Order: sequence, then C-alpha cells, then structure tokens
Amino acid sequence: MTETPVRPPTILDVAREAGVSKSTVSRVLDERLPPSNSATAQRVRDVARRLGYRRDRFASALRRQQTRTIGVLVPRLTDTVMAMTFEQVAAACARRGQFAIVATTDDDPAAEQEAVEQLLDQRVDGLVLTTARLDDDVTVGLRERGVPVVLALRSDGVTPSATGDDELGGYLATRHLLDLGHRRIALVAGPSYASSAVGRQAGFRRAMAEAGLADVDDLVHESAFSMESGEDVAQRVLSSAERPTAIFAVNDNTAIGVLAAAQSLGLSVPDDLSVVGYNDVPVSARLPRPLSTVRVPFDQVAAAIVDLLEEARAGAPARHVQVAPTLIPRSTSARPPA
Amino acid sequence: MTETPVRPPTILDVAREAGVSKSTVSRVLDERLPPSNSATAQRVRDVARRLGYRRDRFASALRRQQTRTIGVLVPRLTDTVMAMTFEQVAAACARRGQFAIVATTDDDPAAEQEAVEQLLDQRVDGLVLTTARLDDDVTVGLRERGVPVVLALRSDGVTPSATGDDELGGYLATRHLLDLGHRRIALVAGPSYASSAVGRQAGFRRAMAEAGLADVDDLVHESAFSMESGEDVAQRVLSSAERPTAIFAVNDNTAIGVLAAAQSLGLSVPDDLSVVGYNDVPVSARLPRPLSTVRVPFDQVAAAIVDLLEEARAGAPARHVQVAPTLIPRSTSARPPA
DNA sequence: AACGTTCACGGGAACGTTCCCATCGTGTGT
DNA sequence: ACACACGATGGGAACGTTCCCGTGAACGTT
Repeated sequence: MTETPVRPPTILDVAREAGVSKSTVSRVLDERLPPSNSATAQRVRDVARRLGYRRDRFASALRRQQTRTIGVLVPRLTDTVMAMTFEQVAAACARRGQFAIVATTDDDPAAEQEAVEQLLDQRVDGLVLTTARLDDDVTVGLRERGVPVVLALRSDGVTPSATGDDELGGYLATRHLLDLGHRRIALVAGPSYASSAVGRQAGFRRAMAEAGLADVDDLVHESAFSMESGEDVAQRVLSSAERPTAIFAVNDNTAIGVLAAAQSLGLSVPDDLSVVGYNDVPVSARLPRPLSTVRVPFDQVAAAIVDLLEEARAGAPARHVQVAPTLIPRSTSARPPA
Repeated sequence: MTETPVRPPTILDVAREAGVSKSTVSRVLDERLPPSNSATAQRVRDVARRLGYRRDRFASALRRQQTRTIGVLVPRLTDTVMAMTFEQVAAACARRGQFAIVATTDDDPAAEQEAVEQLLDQRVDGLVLTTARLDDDVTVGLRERGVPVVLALRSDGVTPSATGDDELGGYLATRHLLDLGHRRIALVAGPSYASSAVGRQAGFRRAMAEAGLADVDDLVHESAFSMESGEDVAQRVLSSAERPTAIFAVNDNTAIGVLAAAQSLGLSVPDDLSVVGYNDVPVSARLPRPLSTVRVPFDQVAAAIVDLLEEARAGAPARHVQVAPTLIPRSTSARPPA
C-alpha cells in the first residue's frame, strides 16, 4: 500500500537510453540553440518523449542563473482589473515558455516591501509593477539591485512601461457624454499619484475644452479608485446645488459606487444622470443597468509587458508602450433630461 | 555606466566571514532544526543578516527535493471567489514560509491538463484544486503520479478537502426567506457536478421541507454559476405563470444575473422579488441595491487547505474540513408583496 | 598526400545547497 | 588515568543541469 515514489527521469536516463552522453542530450534539448535534425537529435527527442522527461527547472536555473520566471506585483487580485492583467501576463509568458508568479501588496508599503522580497527570493528574472506612483521610487532601489523592472497600467515616465492610452480613453468617455448633449459633466477622478488617473483627467479636460468648456476645476473631484470612495464622492456631488447631468468615473469600481449613490438619492440612471466608467470589467456588462465604459485591451498591455521585460534584461533603452482603448456605450448613458 | 551585476552572497561567503565551515552555516540556518543559541550560531546569524544572505531556493530545492511551493489551480482569477481563495491561500502559505503559485484552466479540460503540467514543472510540493467535479477524476491520475492533492471549495468525497458548509449555507439563505414570509421560493441552482451546488440545494430542500413545502422540484432550476446563465434562467422563471416571490441563487454572480433579469422585466427588488446570493464577493455590498448573501470565511478554508496539504504529504488519511458560513441580510430581501 | 578547418560528441567541473560521515575535543564513569 | 560516549564541527559527495574544453572524425584545400 506504500506509494512508489517513482523518481522522474533525468537527463542521464535519457542519455543512457539513447546511447549518447548527457552533454549531447542537454544540447539537443536546449531550446535556445537552433534545433538540429540529425539522426542523433531525433533519437534523443524520441527517447525523451517516450520516457516523459521534463527538465528540472531547479537544476537548470541553478546552472543557468536564470529562471524564466517573472514576478508580478499587484495591490490585490480581488480587483478584477488586476486579475485580468495578471491572467493576461501569465498567458503571454506561457506562449514564450516563461512562467508568471504573483504577490499582493494590499496597498501597504511594508507589505509591498515584503512582497518584493518574496518575489526576489524566487529568483525571478524581472519584476512587473502595477503599483507605481508618480511620487515615490521603489523602482530606483530595484534598479540599483540590478533587477529588471517594467510598469504595467501606470507609468512613471522613466521606467519602461505598457499602459492603455489613458488620455485618449478619458477623451473618448467625455466626448461620448458631450455628444449626447451633456454640458455639466463631473469627473470623479482618481488619485493624482497614479498616472492613469492623471491621463484620464487630461483627456476629460481636452474634450471639455474642445466643447468650449474650459473652466472645469469645480467639476473635478478626486477619489481613491474604490467603490466606497466613488459612492462617497458622488453623494456629495449629486447633492450639490449645481448637480451635474453626467458623471465620468475614473474606473468601473468608482462608477459602481456612483450608481449606488444615485440609487440612494432616488436619481434614475440614465434618465436623471448618465454614468460612464472605465476598464470594462466583466460585471459591468451584467449590472441591472449595464454600464457604459471604456475597454482597455489588457492582452496587448500584457504582451507588451513581457516583451519590455525581455528588452530591459538585454539592456535596451526604456520604451513606453500605449495601447488604444475603445468606448463601449451601454445603458447608463443617454441624452440629458430636458 | 555598466551595471555591476553584484552576485548575491552565498553560504560560502557567510562561512568565510564567520570563520566556520559551510556545513555549520547550513545547519544554523536550517529552519527545520531546533534553533541553537550557541555563540557560533549567533555569530553566523549575525553575519548572514549583515551580508544580506538569502538562501538560493533553487539550489536548496535541488538538494532537498522539495520546494516549499504549492500550486493552485483555478478556472479563472477574474472570478472574485477564486481570487479571494487564492489570495488567502497565498497568505496562509506565507505565514508558514511557503509560497503559492497559480494557474488557470478557463474551464477547459485541455487547458487544465496543460496548467497541471505547468505547475508540476515548477516541482510544487502539492496541488490545490478548486475545479473538482463529482463526475470525473483528474485527481486519480495525480495521485498515481504521487502528487499530493487537496480540494478547495468543492469536495469529491474521497480526496482531502476544505469547503464551506454548503448545506448549512443553503439552509440559512432559504430559512431567511421563509422567515420573511416567502412560500414560493425558487432556487437557481448550480451544475450538479459541483458538490457546492449540490450541498446548497440540499440545504434549500431541508429548509423548505421543514416549512412543510416538500414538493419543490418545479422550483429548482439548474444554471451554470455565471451571470449570463443566472440572467437567462431568471428570465424564464420570472416570466412563468406561477412567478416566485423570492429567488435563492447559488452564488453572487448568478444573483447579479437574476437582478438584471428582474430589472429588464420591470420587477422591483425587493418589493416584487427578494433575492439572496452566496459568497459575499466585494461588489455585492456595493451594488445599487446591496445584495443579501451568505458569507464564507475563505481565510479559514485557505488555512485548512495548507494544513491538509501538509498532512497529505505526510501520508495522513484524508480529512474533510467544513467551515460554517453566515447569513448577511442586506437590501435585496424583504417581506413578500401582500 | 599532407594540411587546416569544421563539426559532433563526451568528460568533467561548476552552480549553491544539503547531508552523510569522519574527526576531534570535552565530559563522564570507573 | 583510562575507556567510552556524546556533541559540535568540517570535508566532501550529491542533487540535475549547463557549458567549457579536448578529442577525433569528416571534409575541403593546396
């Protein structure tokens, strides 16, 4: 009844079976070398497959000094945007024979430090940060330690990054509301330390300015990206004397908070108030009132991330990739009340 | 301008600096041995800290033949329940000096096979499956290969598992609706291959039977756990002649679909229809109409999972841990219309 | 025919750690 | 004073892979 702890075959088993040396097996199976089609190579590959040989990545990493693994740092996976991003990064890695691991920071600097050490202990070949702030510099410490780093979804202007075009997205969302006839459009903005929030606000301002609405400062209200703060801010904004007819929220979470506030104030969406979110998380399409939003091609961001990390490792100069978002109009945006 | 690729210190550096042999350093830093407080041990630890020594887990794993890493298999991370579960498993691992990695299956058997191989290639010490079906047996193949396996959230009756008490949760949700005065309560059930869905249905039936409502077969409608299928099923159920006054949905996603269907049929929640979901995902509390639901202590499930895996590795007999859920009444459940 | 060149192949060291085993010094009991 | 046991320590092999380098065969050139 005792399990036979059958050891997986090693390169030596393959070598013996194929009648060659371990060096030859190693060479034949080295994915970095141009594949050979010699009789020996064929035979080695056959034997390897037959025995079910799989390279021991620990032995390999020890010798090669690289793990073909990248680490991804996110605030939390329960934020669907982060989950989508990580899933896509993992998929892009798989396509390239790499592997992605993830650690969460819960927005806490101490936990973030710990998470970084955890990932570094795993000897990742590089790090993907989704938590970059314009006002701090975890990245410099990392760069000093020689760790290749790229930023996803947010940029700091210097570190290589792949993001959506937030300025364009903000413009599209605002333009959509303007085209419907809204003039008094509030922005529930994100925190100013996030480049994404800054970009979306810039797009908002450009669209408003184009429509002849230059002075929008009192229409912009900062929030914290969360449903809670979206609801809080919207409560205030919608109770004010000069109530807006539309709100552009910096992301879908915030927009959901805005919808909750509208509901609790007895405002009907979209009759009394139009709302546009950002990111198109899965739940947005399935809300009782499906949310108009801006879709970001996270798969393209993720693919770029993996490429950029490769480049960073090779010492290439920093690039900043931006992918274009598209507007997804649904049921929460309509003409303003007459 | 060239980066100094400063190699991290090895055990030999520590040994040299502390004036002892590498064997001694290895012993002192071995977390499995009872910690020594001899002068030598103190000195070694000091030196290690001072040099910033961190054990190379690849070299260590190669020699020890275990990685202190566990693999978690989920259908998708964008399902918040899965994200919560993985986050908690990762946290429980961190507390025990282990690490958790994740791979997704997208509910596709081929992708699942691939994901398993990916995790196994990472030489995980064990596997956590959240995808168990009552009608299939990926686990037997795994067990044959000597891989320790435990099931999370779902059980198959044989493999060690940690789940919520789904029967109790189903009972609590149904009992809540009965206590409010509902008699005609529909169940939007989950697929019968998931033990969680089966358990919740059993709880539903027990509560109904206790209330003298034994014949509930025509009130039970199978769905597929998703928002889409929740909406589809609810459309049918709510358009029928004998419309129920309340719906218990097998999870929050399904409940959100139900809410969407109610909205599109012009039914007001909770005035015309009460709805109760399951899992208490973060968005549920922040919906325009906050969802009544059942909360599962995922942290306890996760802690149990890690323990069970340890036990499985040690060859202990299978245990089945169940943690008790609690009802969270919110705004989608109220007395039935008069 | 003698030479250099290219190429496939194999032996063995190395990656950083763990762990078996031998050695040595100390203490105990007679 | 002696034999013995015991604990702390260090040397070296091993984990499975990669990669440097040497060898010899095959080939082309003069």
